[in-house]
This record gives sequence, C-alpha cells and structure tokens, in this order.
Amino acid sequence: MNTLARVWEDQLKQEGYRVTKPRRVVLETLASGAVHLTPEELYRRARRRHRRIGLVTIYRTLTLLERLGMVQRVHVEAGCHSFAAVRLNRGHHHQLVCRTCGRVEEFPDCALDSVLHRLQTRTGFAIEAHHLEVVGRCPECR
Amino acid sequence: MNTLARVWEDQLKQEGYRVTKPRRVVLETLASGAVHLTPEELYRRARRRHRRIGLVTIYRTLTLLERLGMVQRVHVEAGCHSFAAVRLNRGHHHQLVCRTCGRVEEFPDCALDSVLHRLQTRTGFAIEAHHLEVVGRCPECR
DNA sequence: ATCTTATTGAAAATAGATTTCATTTGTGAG
DNA sequence: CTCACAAATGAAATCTATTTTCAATAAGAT
Repeated sequence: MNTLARVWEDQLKQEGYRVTKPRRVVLETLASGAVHLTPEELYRRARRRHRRIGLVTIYRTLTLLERLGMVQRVHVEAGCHSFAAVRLNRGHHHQLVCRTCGRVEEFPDCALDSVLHRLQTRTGFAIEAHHLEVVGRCPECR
Repeated sequence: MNTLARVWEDQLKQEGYRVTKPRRVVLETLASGAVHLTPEELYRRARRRHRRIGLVTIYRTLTLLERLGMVQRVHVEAGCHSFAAVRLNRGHHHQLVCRTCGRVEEFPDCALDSVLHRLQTRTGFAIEAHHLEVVGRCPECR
C-alpha cells in the first residue's frame, strides 16, 4: 500500500470515521493515479480493486475526503467535476491543469500573496480565502 | 438597447447568423445583468423580456455566443456552469466577493500576469485561461 | 409578398448526482 | 473472541441539468 493512502487512513481514524474496505479502495486508487479523476473514472478504476463497490460510495467518499482536505475539487471544461489528491506538501497550493490530458501540476502561491495583500489594502476587504485555477496544455499535448 | 448588445447583434449578422427575437433577448439580458449568470438564472431573467422563450434556446444561444467569444464560461464551486459577458474595452477582470453581503468588487489582474508568465516558462505549459476568485468581508461587513 | 432554410419551443431522452432504505460491517465493550 | 450497535454500504428510485428530436415558425433574400 501507498504511503499517502496510509497517512489518509490514519487521518480518517483520527477524525472518528471508520476505515472500511470501500474507503480504503478509494484512497488507494486516488493515491496511485497521477492525474485528476472524475467520479466516473475513479469508479471504473476502483472496481478493479473491489468489484462490489458502488458509484454512490465513490461520491460519498469524495465529499468526505474533500471536507477533510485530502482531495481537491477541480473544475475543467469537459466533465466539469474532477478530483485530485492533495499530496503531502503542507502549504496552500494551486493547480495548473492540462486541458487535453488532465495532467495536474501544483505550484505554491507565494507570488500571489503580495497581489492579495495589495488588494486588501486598496479595497478594505478582509481577505479570507482564494481559489486560483490555471488551465493550459502541457508540453506533451501541445 | 445597450451598446454592447448592439455590437453583438452586428457581429452575429456578420458571421451569417440570424438576429432573432430570442437571441436579442439573451444578448440584452447578458449585457445588462450581473457579472455571471447560470443558464437557469439567465432563463428566469430573459423570460421577463420575452415570455415564450424556451430554456433550450438559452442553452443553444450560450453555446453559440461562447463559440463567437462574446461570453465566457466560468466554473464556480456551487452551480458549476456560469456565463459572463465579455465586455468591451475591458481586459480580463477578477472578482472579490464579500462572504457576508455578496457584494462584488472587480479588479484587473495585471499583477497576476507576471506570475503566470513565470509559471509558463518554468513548466512548459501553454497557459490558456485562468480563474481567480477571492472571498473575504467587505469594509461594511467587518 | 413569397420562398427557403435557420431557428425555435415542447417533449422525450440522456447524463450526472443525490436521497432513501434495508442490509452489511467496523469497532469498542464485555 | 464474541456481541451489539451505530456507521457505512449498495441498489433502486429520485432529482436536476443538459441535449436531442422534430414539427412549426419566422428571418432575410429575392
């Protein structure tokens, strides 16, 4: 089993959730897939590990994992909702998504911080959160 | 009638599409409305101008306008698909939304450009689009 | 005014996501 | 280890968003 999946399992337990077979399968599938997955695609892959798993469980588990910050929802043109594993990197990260193959590159937002800080000063808003998503085509797909 | 809507009409004609009543209504509603609208909300508003308009036409017109670059599809957390008018003489803008009262402040992304440019160089991606949304509390609501 | 054909609206079909509920299964207590 | 019970699951039903189909309508050229 993958390290990331094991860490997630511990976190689930810690938060008082049960570590069930379907959940373990979803975690492993997410942790081992390099790209971001739609619920449907995740379902297809998860079934290779556990034939009886239901699509409903995929949706429920994704919602839970999103709430716990283990996966991140990504919006892309085709097949609007996709989910990407939030890797072990601590701080806040943003995503660069390839429109064609779905590959995700993460990057830190250090440069954005100064932009937001200036914005805060100028508008008087107390900035609490932000969401940046960049879409393009990766080197291989160009 | 709004200037923006008139320009769009001309553009439609230019491209060989017919300027029909439903299309005119959608254009006017988009040009005069909020920053971005879901198809459903656009439908609700368009009906105030033309009672017989169908939701199907809203979808079809949005697809057409998007292809012609007059509106831009935006993905947001809740109610995934929204459409924003691409205004005249106004570059790309971002939104600063107040969590409490919903007030929207727009700001240009000049500072973001350099961030994205560096990102492009470093990753080899061809960056095509980005979406930044900032949430906070406005001066009045703090 | 007439003709041609793009466009429309209603209904049906499809796709995606959520709710319901009876059954199963983790997990902590004994 | 076994039991009991709440949490979690899966199948079916439901709901919501979007697309397709097709006969009727209306824009725009002549």
